Amino acid sequence: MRFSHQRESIQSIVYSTNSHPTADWVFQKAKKVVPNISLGTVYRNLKQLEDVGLIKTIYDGNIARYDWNQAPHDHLKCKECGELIDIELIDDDVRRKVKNKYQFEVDDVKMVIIGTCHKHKNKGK
Amino acid sequence: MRFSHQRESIQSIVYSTNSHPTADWVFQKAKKVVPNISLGTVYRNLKQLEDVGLIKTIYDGNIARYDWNQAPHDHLKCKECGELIDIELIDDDVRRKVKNKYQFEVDDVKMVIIGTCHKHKNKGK
DNA sequence: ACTTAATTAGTAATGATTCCTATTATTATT
DNA sequence: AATAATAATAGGAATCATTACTAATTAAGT
Ligand SMILES: [Mn+2]
Ligand SMILES: [Mn+2]
Ligand SMILES: [Zn+2]
Ligand SMILES: [Zn+2]
Repeated sequence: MRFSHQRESIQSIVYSTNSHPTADWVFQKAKKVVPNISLGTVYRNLKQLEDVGLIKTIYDGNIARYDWNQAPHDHLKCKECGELIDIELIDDDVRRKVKNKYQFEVDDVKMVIIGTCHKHKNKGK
Repeated sequence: MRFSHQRESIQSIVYSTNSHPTADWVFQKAKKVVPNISLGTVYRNLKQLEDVGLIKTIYDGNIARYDWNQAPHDHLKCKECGELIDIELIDDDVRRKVKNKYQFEVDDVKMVIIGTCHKHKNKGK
């Protein structure tokens, strides 16, 4: 894989935010640096970056989001504002439990907490 | 919501399998009962059935799958054959932990275990 | 039977993502 | 620095899942 300005930009854009951006969000940002970059290039590079292990893909409903954070962690999906927020709570327990209870080969445990984030205090009730 | 043969069929098809079928799979089956049912009807009814709480939608990557099983449970996604298999391990712990640690309103915890199902014993190594 | 509105089939439209291809840019080699 | 080999790109077409639209049909209450 050889150097490209496009890929550099795309990577640094993903690394610049904690918002788990979509391909299109990255595309909009990237255009400010590489004006006539194409959406296909963004997708292709995001995939490459994932293949090399520089970013991770998170499927949020039916849309792909990208995460620079390689550390094993989970996410809170706020049903008020839709944001996807990092949380670390890692049950290494879970891994063990499944392994013991079902003899499955466990590679990863993906957890999404559906709830309401701190921005919406005193709403319901 | 009034009666329709289409909806009846669609519901019974979803209820007939543990495979977490896609809309298209349901569509293929449904055609055998209602030959000129349309895919749109399948989608519309799946959504209605979900609204009424008769089925649940699971997003598997970027494709929707449907589950008759209302009981809180999690899934194993087999990376060999792609199947989505029910598992019950429900950490009610998790719910408590998040609540205590972050003061989030937690509505649901969705967990997907990525791994290899029993059909692929003695594969790797 | 008559009326009303929900539901449908069929098809067009959408949105996200992937694929295709002629051109361009990077990198290694002279 | 020029040359060659080929990875990467822009732009657009194509695909896939899903939703929207609409005239015709149908369930259900009177
Ligand atoms: Mn994250
Ligand atoms: Mn299930
Ligand atoms: Zn929020
Ligand atoms: Zn399997």
